[in-house]
Amino acid sequence: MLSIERYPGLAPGPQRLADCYYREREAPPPQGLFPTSCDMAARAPPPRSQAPPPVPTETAGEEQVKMELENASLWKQFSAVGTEMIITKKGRRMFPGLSVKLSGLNPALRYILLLDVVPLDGARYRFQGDAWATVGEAEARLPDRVFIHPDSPATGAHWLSRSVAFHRAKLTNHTLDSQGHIILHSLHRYQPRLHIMEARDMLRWGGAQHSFTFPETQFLTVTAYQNPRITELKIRSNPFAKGFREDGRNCKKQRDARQKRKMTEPLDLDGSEPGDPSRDLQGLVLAPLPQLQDPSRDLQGLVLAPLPQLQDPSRDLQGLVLAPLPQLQDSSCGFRDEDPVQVPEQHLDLGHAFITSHIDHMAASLANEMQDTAGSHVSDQMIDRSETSYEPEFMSAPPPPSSSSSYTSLPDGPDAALSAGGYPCLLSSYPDLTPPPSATSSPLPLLPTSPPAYPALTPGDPQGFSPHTPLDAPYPPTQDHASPAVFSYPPHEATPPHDPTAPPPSGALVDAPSAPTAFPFPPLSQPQTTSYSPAPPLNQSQLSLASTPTLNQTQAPPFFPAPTLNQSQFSYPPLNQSQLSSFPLNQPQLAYPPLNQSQLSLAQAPPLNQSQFTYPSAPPLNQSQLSSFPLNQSQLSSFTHSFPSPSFNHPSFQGNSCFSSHLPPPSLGFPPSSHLPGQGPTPSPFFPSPADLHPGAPYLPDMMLHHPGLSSSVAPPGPALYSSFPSYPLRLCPDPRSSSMPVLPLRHVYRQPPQGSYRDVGPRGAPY
DNA sequence: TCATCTCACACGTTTGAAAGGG
DNA sequence: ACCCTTTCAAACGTGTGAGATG
Repeated sequence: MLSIERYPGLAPGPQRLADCYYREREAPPPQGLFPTSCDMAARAPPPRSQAPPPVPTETAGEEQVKMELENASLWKQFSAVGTEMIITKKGRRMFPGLSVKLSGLNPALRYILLLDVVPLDGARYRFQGDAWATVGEAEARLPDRVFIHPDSPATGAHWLSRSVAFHRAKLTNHTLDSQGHIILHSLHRYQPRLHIMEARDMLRWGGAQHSFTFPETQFLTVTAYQNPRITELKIRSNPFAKGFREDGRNCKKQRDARQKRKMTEPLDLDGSEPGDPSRDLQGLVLAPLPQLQDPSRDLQGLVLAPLPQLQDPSRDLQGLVLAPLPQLQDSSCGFRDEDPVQVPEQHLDLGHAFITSHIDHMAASLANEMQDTAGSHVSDQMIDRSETSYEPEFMSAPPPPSSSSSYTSLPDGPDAALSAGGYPCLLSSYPDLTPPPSATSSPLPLLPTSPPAYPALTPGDPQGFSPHTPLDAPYPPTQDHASPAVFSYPPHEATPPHDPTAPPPSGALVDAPSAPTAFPFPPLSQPQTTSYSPAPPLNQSQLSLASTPTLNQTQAPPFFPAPTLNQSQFSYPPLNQSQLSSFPLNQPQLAYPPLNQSQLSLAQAPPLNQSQFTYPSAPPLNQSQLSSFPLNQSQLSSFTHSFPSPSFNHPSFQGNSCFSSHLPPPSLGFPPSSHLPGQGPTPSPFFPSPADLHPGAPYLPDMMLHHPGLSSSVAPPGPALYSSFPSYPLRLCPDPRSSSMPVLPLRHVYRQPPQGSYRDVGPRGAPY
């Protein structure tokens, strides 16, 4: 099982730079130190007082990307009562699920669809009497995780051609969840958000971004339903709960009867003797109506016969079941009953996010790319081939520049320039921390340091990749780069706290840091002169580099994902030799820093449990090794236990979620095994000196390191820089449904089922 | 004692492989 | 040998309720 862990976050691409720097906005007022997400949420106005977000504004010439909540009526029914979502340790799906219809996408461009869930306020709730009431402050925010729709990345045509359901997303209250589920606190209120991001593939994100929030999808998390009306609604609406309906065998009557029988007839284990009245009733109902898929629906007055063939019964059922249900007007215990409000352009900050799905895609893409020294060429071709069966019109030719895309329709100027060159691609975006000419005007090149073999895409670079770049286009030629000046521009995080669901300023696009996920940030224990959002997320190039093992050093800058595959984070079985041998990655490139060969060998690596996770063999770094890391400040944020020196200019508070980050393995500090030819050590004023490091400090899972209450037993030596709130790195986890090495070619990943919707391929597909 | 959480359970749904037929 | 349909077992999703936990 391939497990890829990235630090400290994921940068979707240069559009985030644009978000931060290219949009006019007022200078942020001075502000306290690094508000946490919870702080942000706590400062947010109560939901009931929230004004409906204004109609999203559109950049001139940009076709409006729209998202429509398909099962909005069902959501409203739940919302009227007060939606509760069960969260369990193993993860529980949301019901109702988020099912949306998109419009306004450029059919030729690729997009990734994401779901995240953000706290609505800073309160904890309790169900008292017949209503929910706040009973204190919310608990510390948990790691932000993002669920990527399994179809991602797919062309706009794909997304436009069908409704998009996020029913596979799961919620959990397990803070150390290793399955990649979205971690939430029980008895807290949350708001799901959907994000559309242009992406060349799973490893190259960039371009425009659109975020949507539907107020009716707010929910309260519970471990057991509190409001019986919600239970009733769920049972009535969810096909999986059919058994609990009045005509089901698992309804209370039947259960009681079964229990009685068990008491009197202990041998009747299943309680389904031939005389079982419930069974007979079911038979009577079903036999003459074979076309009915859900007899209970009939009882509710639905007429199924004239309905068209359902392609997704579960989803359609959600809609079908709405009609006969009485509208629940009593919202006394509900949250609120607002008109659905869409809040586009609320930017997702993927810093510290946990990509929860679809690693099989990434792996497939990775596997493809591994066979191609040119980087993404083959992978793109394979993706293209995988799609030719259903979208030949987009495969035969490069996607033409589209006037309908928000990406291309961006006006001239920094945004446009960024768009033109804005796709960080596999080989072209070696870290560049060149400061932007100004905080508000020009794009910030992603790449700093010495000239990479493949240049960073500079704004306006005609050869840079964009969504309009032909999918099989070669990578741009090498070009020189300005020497880096790390993070010399004003931090965007200095913007005031922003409510997650608050509307963007009228007439302005929402700044990325305004999203709550932009502030999963630990309060500082030391004075800081500037405030920043979470550690800069990993950008696409980092992801690509890390997972493109066959790139030779002249083509790819060194990037080595952290070997932090601890079991708390990854519960997947250790690889056996055959699995390893079948995986075409060479191990040093796969996941490990330049350890020696024995260290690099995954096959020889015993499965690590948490107590063993100390990396005793980690070699101390010498100065040259340290300086060779193209670290930016935020990348260093993961070194929380490695930088005990209070004088150390902690990077995470100077970074910016808009920045791409090119990360060494945090907490490891292992230098790359080699550098790019002609590329000397990369000076980084923020990289700690060896004296600042604690090479011998035990390596700990990041969550263990940063999560309050979790690190006490294994706390590394040295003072903690974070007093309470954790800095959560991005982790890319394997799709929990994948149990084998992800060597699937894309044609297996993108398999077209008869009815036209994709299925992600796992060892065994999850139900619908 | 109470609120909350965990787990096993039974039932229904979904899926993919196997079996069978054309 | 190939394709299609049907069958079946397994995995999964669901709410319930008893018991555990703090």
